[in-house]
Amino acid sequence: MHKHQATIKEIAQALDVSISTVSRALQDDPRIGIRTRMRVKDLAEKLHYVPNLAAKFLRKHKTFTIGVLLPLLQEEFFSMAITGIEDALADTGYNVIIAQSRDQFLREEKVVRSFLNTRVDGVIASISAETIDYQHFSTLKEFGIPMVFFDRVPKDFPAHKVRSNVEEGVRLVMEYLTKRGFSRIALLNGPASLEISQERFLGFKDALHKSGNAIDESLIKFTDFTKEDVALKMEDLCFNNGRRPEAILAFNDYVALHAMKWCTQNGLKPNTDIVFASFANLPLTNYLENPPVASIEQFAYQMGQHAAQLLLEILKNPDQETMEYREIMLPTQLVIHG
Amino acid sequence: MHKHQATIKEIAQALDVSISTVSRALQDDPRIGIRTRMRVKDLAEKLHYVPNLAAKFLRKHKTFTIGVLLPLLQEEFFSMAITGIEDALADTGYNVIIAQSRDQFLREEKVVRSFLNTRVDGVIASISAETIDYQHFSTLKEFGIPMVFFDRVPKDFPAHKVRSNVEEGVRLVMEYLTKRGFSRIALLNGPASLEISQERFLGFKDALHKSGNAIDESLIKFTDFTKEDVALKMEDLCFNNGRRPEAILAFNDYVALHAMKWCTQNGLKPNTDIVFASFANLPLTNYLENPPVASIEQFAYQMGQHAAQLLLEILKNPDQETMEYREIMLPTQLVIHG
DNA sequence: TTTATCTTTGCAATCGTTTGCGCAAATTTT
DNA sequence: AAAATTTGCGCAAACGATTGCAAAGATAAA
Repeated sequence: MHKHQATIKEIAQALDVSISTVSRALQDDPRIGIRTRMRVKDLAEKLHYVPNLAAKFLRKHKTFTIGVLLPLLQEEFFSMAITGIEDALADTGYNVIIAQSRDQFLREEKVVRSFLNTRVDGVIASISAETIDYQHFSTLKEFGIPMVFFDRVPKDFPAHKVRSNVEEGVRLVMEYLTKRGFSRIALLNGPASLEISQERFLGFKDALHKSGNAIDESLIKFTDFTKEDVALKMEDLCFNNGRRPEAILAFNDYVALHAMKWCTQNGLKPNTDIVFASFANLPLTNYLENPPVASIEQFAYQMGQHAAQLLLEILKNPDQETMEYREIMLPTQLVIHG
Repeated sequence: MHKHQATIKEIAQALDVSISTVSRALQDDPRIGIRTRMRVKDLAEKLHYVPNLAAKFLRKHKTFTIGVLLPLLQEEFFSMAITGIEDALADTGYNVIIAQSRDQFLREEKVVRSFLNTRVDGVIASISAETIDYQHFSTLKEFGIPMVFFDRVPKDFPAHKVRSNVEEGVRLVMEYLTKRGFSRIALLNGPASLEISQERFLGFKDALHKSGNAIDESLIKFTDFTKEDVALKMEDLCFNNGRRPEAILAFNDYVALHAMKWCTQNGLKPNTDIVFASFANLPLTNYLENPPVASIEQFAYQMGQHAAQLLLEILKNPDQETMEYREIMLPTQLVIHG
């Protein structure tokens, strides 16, 4: 037979004190004598008393809950970021609710609505590949729910943002590739709607420019991350476009792996016929025998951590109004494999 | 300047009707005239009114929230299971909160406490590698919170469980390996505390028995999933134990990959010197050039889905008391690579 | 016109917790 | 011994929503 979860009221009755006394005792209010306080705490312990968050919220207007919106949990980059978020939030009393958009705008909107429904205290988000309209985020903003975006941050939408220094990463990897003697380098990018795609794009052109190479637009392809689209763009790059590229810089490991698989299936040997480099979001490349030769490490865990810390700071600050939007830029690092 | 989120009360005042009328109108209560109902609904829409879940809970004693406890989000097996859970729960009005134990018992306990705190309506869980004590789950049970375990289910703890037919999987893969002519086959298992390790263990011995092979206990190793421990056990298997095994059946892809990496580092060619097979929890093996030759597919998505559906059923059933613990066994499938 | 029946709405209690204010008893000060 | 202070605790309202019960107004039947 079920016990039901104990309430403050029951403790009060059992101990023949008032409800308020119990509440205060549990909060270590000095106005409650040490004896009563102990009695209350002991009984609470014995009954497995756990305060009812909902009731607390009703009074305090705080749910102690933070909503985390991600494109895809499956991507190790994001699940690592979650771990960073959890760690930053540990022992702060905040709970986390995680939801994925699966890179679909409609799902993203639904998630935001459910965050509103739950009255989350704040939101940490990385937007979907489809998102170009930010109305749903504006709604959150209007209701005064602080948001921090990380990695996939919205374009031209003022907000707190945590990003990695993509342009620096592109510069490093391009230097490396150039030094190895490659000049015909292609960019296999993500969707044009994402700011992080734009950054790769700009960084790429900039690097070519600086190294004195001409920019060949036909060597720049945007993809929607899917295997099919990547295959299509690879075909363009390798078969429909004169001499095939010597090296390819991919948006991330998944895109790189798709492309490498395509190579294998089309008689090209990855990293021999075409050298691959990519932005790392997949520690599992460690297990690959033939991983991309160079990775730009993005420190997912740290990104999550920073995003959460920033959000905490905002939540602590009562007059958020006056606070300017912060942008945190994390350094990247070039990793050479093998 | 922030609007704050509208309440039923404000709508009532603005329309000069009572709070209860608004509440009823929003619930399409036929007792409220169509005209008032419309007026209420229109205004609610305009104000982006979203009912306050916490307040609703306080009355209804339902949070419409389901807690999902997983060992490690990073493992694709589990993130896929989550997707299955989400899909099964879509449009049921239930929200999901996800938490990971990171295979640590203490974290698992904390998660359960936070579930209690949130008053989740139900729990879907896959236990940590360390868990051998189920006290925290007993507490949930006592409070009448229904639980469904999946994949990593507790041993000797009566509860609803969703599992894959591991023994059948072992049988299939062992048949395959035997047919290929291997007789010296090792089992590189997970922690002995997990029931799914035991099942692999039993299935393994059973298969050997049936094929008329002797059982060599020195070819059976339990690991704690870590790279270090796997390396240790590999050393035992390959160097400290007479003739090294011809084939190894690994607990899952991660263990297999660790072991294969160890092979490479120790002068053994995986799948040539030692053939690997494993339980799949990692679709990314598709990208490996040299994946385990055989995988037992476990259908993570379906497991999540079934677990969620079962939980929904239990939640719908008001007299859970009378319900017997259900055990759902999902079929596996042998996949041969290359 | 009076009574009965419906339709439409409001009152007030309730869920579990927090908190401002007030009051009695115990203790110290004069 | 009276006054002043401190200590310890309770009352009651509030948070946002739901719901049983009652009541007012409108309509129909007698």
